[in-house]
Amino acid sequence: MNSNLDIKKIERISKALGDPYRILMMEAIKKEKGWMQCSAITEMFDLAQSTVSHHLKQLVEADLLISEKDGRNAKYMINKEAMSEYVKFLNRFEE
Amino acid sequence: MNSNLDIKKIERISKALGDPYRILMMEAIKKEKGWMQCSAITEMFDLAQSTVSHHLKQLVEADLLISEKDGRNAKYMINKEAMSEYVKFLNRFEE
DNA sequence: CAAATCTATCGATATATTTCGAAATATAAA
DNA sequence: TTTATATTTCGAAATATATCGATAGATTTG
Repeated sequence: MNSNLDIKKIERISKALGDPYRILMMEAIKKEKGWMQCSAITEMFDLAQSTVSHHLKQLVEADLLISEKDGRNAKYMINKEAMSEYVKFLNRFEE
Repeated sequence: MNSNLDIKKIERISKALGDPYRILMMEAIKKEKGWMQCSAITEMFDLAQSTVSHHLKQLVEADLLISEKDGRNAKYMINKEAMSEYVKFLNRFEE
């Protein structure tokens, strides 16, 4: 029932959530109830801007965040559907 | 509603699930609907016994597995409660 | 007790990840 | 067009993780 692709995807999402900064980023974006500006996220952390960019990229590549560009600015939003898929996968362990 | 898992624990669980072998181990143990023998898990994979032991340790330390020793054998079971707490944490992102 | 079996730990090595600063890109403003 | 601003990409260094073989510890069996 589970293809190798499924596992790969689960692995990616799990890895993306396996860093404290990325968890905090997800929580901050969630609080916005919509788009959050890249600059606002960057200001939250005592990290180099390039490091924040790297973390956001991981989250986008895991499909946990949706990104959009608006001029020279970037904004991010939670991908609730991907999160839901991940939760659905995990729910099977609770049965 | 707030999850009572702190960031560190979420990170640990996520990291533990961030490896394909560990995901497969969780699935195999889940299928047993109870305890699964360490030796059976080891036989499933083309990995050194020490490597399997390492992976299982990660899962136990993340609280995703409960382990018990029975003589010289070890057995593992899914910790549904920990899984449920993790899912509860993730559910907040779907609201 | 000695040998066999099962699992965990150790030490080494290869690979992956995190982090930074610098440079490159892209866009907006002057 | 030149300059300023926002973000991404690159290269390097530090740290963490995955993997193995060897070995240790614990327990069962002969």
